[in-house]
Amino acid sequence: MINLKVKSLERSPSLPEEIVASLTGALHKGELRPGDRLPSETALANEFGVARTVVREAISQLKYDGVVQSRVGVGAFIAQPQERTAFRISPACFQKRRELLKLLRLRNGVVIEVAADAAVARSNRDIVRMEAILKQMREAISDRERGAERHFEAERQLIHTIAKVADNEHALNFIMLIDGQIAEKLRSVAVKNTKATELATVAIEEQARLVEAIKRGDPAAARDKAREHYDNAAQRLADRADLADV
Amino acid sequence: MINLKVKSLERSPSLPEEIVASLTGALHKGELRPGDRLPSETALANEFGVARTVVREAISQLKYDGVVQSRVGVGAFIAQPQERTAFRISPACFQKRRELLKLLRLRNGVVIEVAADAAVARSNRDIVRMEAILKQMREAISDRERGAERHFEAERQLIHTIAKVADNEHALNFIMLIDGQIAEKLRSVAVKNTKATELATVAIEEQARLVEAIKRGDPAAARDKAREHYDNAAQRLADRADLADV
DNA sequence: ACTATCAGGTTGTCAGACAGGTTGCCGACA
DNA sequence: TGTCGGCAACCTGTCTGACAACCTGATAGT
Repeated sequence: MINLKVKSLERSPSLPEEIVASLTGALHKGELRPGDRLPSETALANEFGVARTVVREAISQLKYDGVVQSRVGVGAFIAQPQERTAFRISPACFQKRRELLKLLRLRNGVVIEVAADAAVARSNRDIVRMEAILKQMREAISDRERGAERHFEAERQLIHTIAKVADNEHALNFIMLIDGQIAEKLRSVAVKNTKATELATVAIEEQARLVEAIKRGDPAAARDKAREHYDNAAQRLADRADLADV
Repeated sequence: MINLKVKSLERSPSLPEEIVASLTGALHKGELRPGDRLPSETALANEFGVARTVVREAISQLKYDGVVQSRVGVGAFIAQPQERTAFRISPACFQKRRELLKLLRLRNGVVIEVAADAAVARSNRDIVRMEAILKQMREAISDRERGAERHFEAERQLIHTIAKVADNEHALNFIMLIDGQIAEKLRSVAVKNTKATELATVAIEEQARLVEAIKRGDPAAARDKAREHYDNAAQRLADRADLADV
């Protein structure tokens, strides 16, 4: 009777997490608006039936994002939207096809910019590294077992390399955030794509053209090729049947 | 003796904030690496000379970002970079010219994408709204007193409108995050620009061309015009003398 | 009418406690 | 010697109560 944690993946949310979700939900539904004062910590503790320490942990998370600000002796208030200090995405967005496409549009905008920068800043060693990654992609095609996984990983490596070549750490962080969440979601659903290999071949050639443009040191071409590949890749991803239609 | 809170702006950081800063600093310097186990909460409390609740609030913030993960009975661990769930920027980045330019490149990549989307999704009412914002910009020029401020606000409005037209809430959030932080920094330094009005005139015409492209429903042109304006604006901002050179 | 004072509420921090969970050691047993 | 069971130590998550610093609004006194 080996249950090997099918259940443990859907980990039970902690108490502070639930309170954060409740508060952000109220904020999103408009029940809580910028400038409003939150109930006092003791009041919230009573309302949720938890200790004040739990409420404090929840509020401290919201403060960390600049969603609420608190003043000693007065209370905690919902901050103005422009006061936010972090960008974060609800995991639910990665399930809905429309939302996923919008997120990918964001990501691709960033990727395209750094691709152009990379075309300016690239060194010979960078080119060697990128071409090695392309080679890994090509090899992954013939791996019937873990080919998709290896290809996915190589794509990730290529973007990371491009961002590093462009010397833009923030872009790398941003791209990794979105890619990480997408990968998380893809892992949790069945990863089956009948036309995988032929799509992969197309994708690799697109990326090869991108690397070529970077190698030539042509920012405009790099932009074009990056747009071509990553917009296509976004569409291919969104076309997958395992995403909910909304 | 009216001191009107010159000091209170540089608010003293709270204890949990300091611990977060210390831990993220250690992470950034490589003293703490993904997979490492953090000292236990009591150990950290002793080390920092604070109560465990303070340490817990700090760690709860890091958990919220997916920077650390904790397991009952075991401890707290530094998560893998791809496990992050939030994008956040150190305020220091907005002071250094190089970093600021990189952040603006990010932002502009996103803006350019949504501008193209807006050119597809725009309605007549959207156009009216955008042209009204352009008009406000032109009027702001003759306001010698608060002209710069009004112009800045109108620019912000235009971007927000474009993002809303493109129906991309995430892009709006992302742009607002970066703009908000930049505005925060600009407010704290002297805002003086001798050539302000002539630069503003140029900027307004750039944006007018962008709105025109959106009005025509031409995504490619919208992209070009958006790139032209926002790249120029980034350069103009970075040219300001009140930024540290690094 | 104006001002000084004060009581009550609120956040920030501290100290201690306990439940539930995990790890690793250590001894019993085969 | 090798294996297994149990136990002690430790860790996180939560709860409780307390106190200092602070702000607000009412109250009382002038």
